[in-house]
Amino acid sequence: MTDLKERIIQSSLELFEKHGYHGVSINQIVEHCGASKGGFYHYFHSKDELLYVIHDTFITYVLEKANQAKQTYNNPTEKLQAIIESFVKVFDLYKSHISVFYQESTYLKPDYEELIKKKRDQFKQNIFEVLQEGQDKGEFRSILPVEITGMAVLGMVNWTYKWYRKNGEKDIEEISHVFVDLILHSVLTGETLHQDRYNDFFLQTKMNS
Amino acid sequence: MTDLKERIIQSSLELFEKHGYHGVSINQIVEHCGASKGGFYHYFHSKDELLYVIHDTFITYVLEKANQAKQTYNNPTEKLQAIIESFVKVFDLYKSHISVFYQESTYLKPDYEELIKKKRDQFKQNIFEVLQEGQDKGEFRSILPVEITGMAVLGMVNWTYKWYRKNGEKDIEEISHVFVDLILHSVLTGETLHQDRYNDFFLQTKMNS
Amino acid sequence: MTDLKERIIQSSLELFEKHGYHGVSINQIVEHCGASKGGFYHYFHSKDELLYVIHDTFITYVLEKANQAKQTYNNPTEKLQAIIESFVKVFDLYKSHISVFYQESTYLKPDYEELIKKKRDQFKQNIFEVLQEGQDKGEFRSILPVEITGMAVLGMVNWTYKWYRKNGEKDIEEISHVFVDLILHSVLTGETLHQDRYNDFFLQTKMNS
Amino acid sequence: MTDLKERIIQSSLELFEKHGYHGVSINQIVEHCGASKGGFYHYFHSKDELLYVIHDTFITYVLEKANQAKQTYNNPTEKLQAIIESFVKVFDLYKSHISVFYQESTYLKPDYEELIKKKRDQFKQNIFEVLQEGQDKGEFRSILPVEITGMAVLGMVNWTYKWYRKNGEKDIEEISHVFVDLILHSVLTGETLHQDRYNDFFLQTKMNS
DNA sequence: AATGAATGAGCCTTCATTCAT
DNA sequence: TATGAATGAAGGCTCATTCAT
Repeated sequence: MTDLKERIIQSSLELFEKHGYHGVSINQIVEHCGASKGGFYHYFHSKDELLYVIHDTFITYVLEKANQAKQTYNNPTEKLQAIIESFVKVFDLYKSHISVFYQESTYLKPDYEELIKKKRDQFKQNIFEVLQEGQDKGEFRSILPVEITGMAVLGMVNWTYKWYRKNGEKDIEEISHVFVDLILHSVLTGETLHQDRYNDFFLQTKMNS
Repeated sequence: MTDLKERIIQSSLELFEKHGYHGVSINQIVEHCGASKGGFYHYFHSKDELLYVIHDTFITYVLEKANQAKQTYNNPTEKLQAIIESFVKVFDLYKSHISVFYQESTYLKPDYEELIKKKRDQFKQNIFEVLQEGQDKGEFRSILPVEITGMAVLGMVNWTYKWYRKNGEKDIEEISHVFVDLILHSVLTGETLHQDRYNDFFLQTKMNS
Repeated sequence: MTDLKERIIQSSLELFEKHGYHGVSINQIVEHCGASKGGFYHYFHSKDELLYVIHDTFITYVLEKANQAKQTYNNPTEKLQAIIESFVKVFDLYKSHISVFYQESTYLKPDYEELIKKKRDQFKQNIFEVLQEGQDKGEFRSILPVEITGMAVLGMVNWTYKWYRKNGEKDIEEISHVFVDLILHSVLTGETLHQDRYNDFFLQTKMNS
Repeated sequence: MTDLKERIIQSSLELFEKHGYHGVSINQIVEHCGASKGGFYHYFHSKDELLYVIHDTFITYVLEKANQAKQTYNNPTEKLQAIIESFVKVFDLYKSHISVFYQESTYLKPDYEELIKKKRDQFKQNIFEVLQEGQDKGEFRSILPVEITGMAVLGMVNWTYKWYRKNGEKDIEEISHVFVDLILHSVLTGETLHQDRYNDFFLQTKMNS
């Protein structure tokens, strides 16, 4: 149906990821997907709007996933683990969305930026809440400032877009498990950590599978 | 000495950070520092070169710092700690360079990109080597894949450019200590961790100072 | 009958008058009257044709009125008066046609322009003939060059489209009478003017009614 | 010096007059005067600004002339005559400005329109004042509504831009004298009119010279 | 009779870059 | 060393028009 709209988005994702938002012209996009300028502007009011749609598609999906992860588990450790895993796995589906999201948000027009910021803040808040809850319940080390720790976790995970290549050397499953391992070691208290499921055996098991 | 060249760089840094490389024209740069187009092209062959100079200034400085940190200490744990601390502290001096470095490297022309890539890889290699050395000497958990762990550390630290604000809520010292704490907890083996200097008392001491 | 065609014309008249022919797109026209692009092109071959239709509707009507006025009276003075009055009164019915006619004729395509020019020249000729007849019969001052005088009369009347507002301060009747008064004072010979019906009493009577 | 700016204006005047503002592209303008697009935008912020400059040049000049005419004479009749003559004569110098002024003002951007409207209203006010003064001093027929009469005079004169051709059949001097004759016959009282200088001999003298 | 997705030519504008001075 | 007028390629966008349905 609105086949063309989807094709435009796919083409622009590929091209934006490779050459950047400003490195790709509308002409190049429509040539890449065999359409015309007029076709583009039939579905988007502007190049800015296309950028927004890409941003929104991604952040909406991720936010949804995080909410699901949060609701599925009861204890903070498992919640944190689930959020991280779900997020890392998004890289296989949304790699190019993510690249655009983190690389080009500077160029979102003010109105669009605000809309995106709201959802991005909600996502951050999710992480913070889980960390706080973990500390409150004694699972996470209380000495850690929640916000810096949260941003550290986000940074570790987000940065993946800079180096992860699908079908590259590193499997997304492996990355996911290492990140979980690193983060749990970082934040869990000694006691929690020494339960079977969160010590080295966790990663070991995964790595061998 | 060439006062104007420096002024151009400073102005472009301010403007690039705020509006992005493509959001700033040569005109805006020279107006911002009270010069003329002719003046700009007297010192730079192109806008691309200016972008390169900014990249190079930064990566050269950081690489130098990392080398110093590596040479100052003998055991991997202290080396890692020193590298991280030195890098985080760069944010106070080179915040805008960093923003440009991570935001705009897509737009480096191929020749320039290669030059920058070399130095950036050297820096990454530094981290990997320290991690490897740590595992070899039994200080770091050997189960961790060096590269993923290295990229996780880099991600955590690099991401800071997205949210750190000078004179903002979070002090750069505090951030630095929390990052070190998180990373050491992630990678140190149980035994190494339980030495006095690397357990919670480390962060606790810092936080109280 | 073809209801849509009429609605398109009405909408385009409103919009052209306000924003000019080039300030209005086909899209805006069909949105304004709740139709579609396809609907538009079902009734018009092109936007140019729509412009022509508007021109032609107006000039045909006015020409008809002028011919009627000419045939109704015998003496030139009354003919001139009737033509002017009938023309001025058209403003209430055809205000927007007139605006388009005088504002946008530049943009008529050559073929259409020629068709319109013919009728417009006929209308001009009507005025010239009456003026000439008036001079021949001794009612109008012979010293006046017919063409310049005719264009002066036309200018005075046509210009009204620039400032007349329906339901505005000035009543169309009043305007009409003042114009007739001015023109008759301009062209009538002293003797003709001093007949009761063409001196100040004429306007005075009208103004009091 | 700013030779190019003047050339651009001249070219655009010629082209706008012939094809209308929307019928001429920046490309055509710069080709016509042997310049480049960049050159155009060095002197004008936009095509809109060029349109404004043309409007302003003209109305400023005409307003100045009208003020001079007003100050040179004492009695309203002579003032009116002088204003009309000065205005009509402008057609030889500013024919194309005038065409643009009356044809394209619809397309002035709001801010520019306001600036132009102010001066245009001042000019209109000049005419109204002279007419009022003429009535007050008993030279002009008091029964005439000042505004309608003023607009009639303006219309007669302005309309000239639609048909006057330099070096055409009609000499600008002749037009000017006929207009003055028509208007004075329209507005002067019987007594004033029958002074030697304002009766038919006026025009007759002129026509023979 | 009417729809609206799709086209593509053409428009205004921006901007890095050059060069005579 | 520094200026700024001038260039021209390229970009985003508009819009009249077509056509399968």
